[in-house]
Amino acid sequence: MLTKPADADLDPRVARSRAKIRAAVVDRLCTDGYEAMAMEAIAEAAGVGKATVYRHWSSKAELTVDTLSCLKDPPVAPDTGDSVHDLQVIIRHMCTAMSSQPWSGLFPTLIDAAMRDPDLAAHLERFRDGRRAPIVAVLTRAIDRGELPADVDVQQAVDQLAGPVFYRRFVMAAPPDEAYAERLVAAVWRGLGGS
Amino acid sequence: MLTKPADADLDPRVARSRAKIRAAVVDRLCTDGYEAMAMEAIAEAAGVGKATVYRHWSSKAELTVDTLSCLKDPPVAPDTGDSVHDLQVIIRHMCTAMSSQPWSGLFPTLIDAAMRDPDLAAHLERFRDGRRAPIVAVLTRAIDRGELPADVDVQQAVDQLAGPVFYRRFVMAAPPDEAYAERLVAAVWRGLGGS
DNA sequence: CAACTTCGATACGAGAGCGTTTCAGTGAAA
DNA sequence: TTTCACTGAAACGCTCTCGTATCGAAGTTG
Repeated sequence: MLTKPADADLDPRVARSRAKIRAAVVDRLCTDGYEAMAMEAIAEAAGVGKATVYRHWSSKAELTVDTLSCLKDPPVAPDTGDSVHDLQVIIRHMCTAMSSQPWSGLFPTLIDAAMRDPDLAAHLERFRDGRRAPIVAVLTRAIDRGELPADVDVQQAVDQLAGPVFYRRFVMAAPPDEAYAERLVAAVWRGLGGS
Repeated sequence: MLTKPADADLDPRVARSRAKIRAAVVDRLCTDGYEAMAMEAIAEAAGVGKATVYRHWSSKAELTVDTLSCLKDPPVAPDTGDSVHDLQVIIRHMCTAMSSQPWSGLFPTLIDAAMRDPDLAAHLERFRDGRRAPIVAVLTRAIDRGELPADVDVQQAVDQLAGPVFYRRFVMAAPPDEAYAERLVAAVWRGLGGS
């Protein structure tokens, strides 16, 4: 269910409507894309009157941002003592998420829409940094332990791990699988000078 | 100028109109995105009547695909004998191209639109493979020379080189510069077991 | 139960883009 | 110079979406 903590205090009819509408937004966003997504289509997909949508959100942009803020399922940041293994867990999870709904359908249209909507861009930025954080944590830990050279550029290293996954999914239009993740992590680790 | 070889045989008024319209398509595509791009806006940006646009192309999709097919400036495939240097030339060029018009503005909306238009997807696929080819060539040559292990997955290696560039530009919304390209190539080369 | 809020449905006028048609003017070609 | 294909501009009817307003029905709260 796509709810916010604050929803619990509301009239259950309101909470129910909002949840249904948010789910419909994800659905239409994946299918139609942000630009082509119509408020009427959202209402219909939610089984809701159009007026009910406007009762709770004033615009498509606001509704979209609010909906996305309900999607952040926080990624785990494993610390098993084996840095390569930790990275593989994260990147394997990223491969799976990027290959399936909703992110598979959401990302291209959101990145495109963010080019023209600073609000959306800011939200996407926060989301993206949240997803990068566990990778940054593992890499930083590895440097502290001396498993990676101290002069490794952590941000670029994250790009090297996440970039190919995105590229394979959205430019190559092929889902990166777990084997892909494992070879990628191994190659990047070696490239960074990992021991 | 955005022309096709076949344009030369036509009435110069036709060739001129088509070139102006194609240029306008690139302009509006970058600014408005594919979905929001209106035929009326294309005509206006081209300084052309809307009827003239429909005289030469029957739909937005057809016009877009035709326009893109005029943009393929083929990348050079250097062979200086130094594989790392060859890769750096290619990736540096890719960084520059991705950070500036028209590709910077074009890519997000085209990738998104390709999710919903198989024609566009097929065209983008051809374009993308053309861009990957020089990298594949350099890597294959390096394997033949014994500079890279024979079991390197060339396609995945290309992902490792191109992926971070795309990711940095379109997900991080930051232009990858030449220093970025150089560090990237060095790290990937080492990761692949290059000598 | 009674008072109140939210609900889905429907209709509305306004505005935008569609793809087509018409028409007078201009530039190319013979 | 004459012919004619192509042009930009404008107006067309149509469809879609917008955001608002209104309705009786249904659900919530006290």
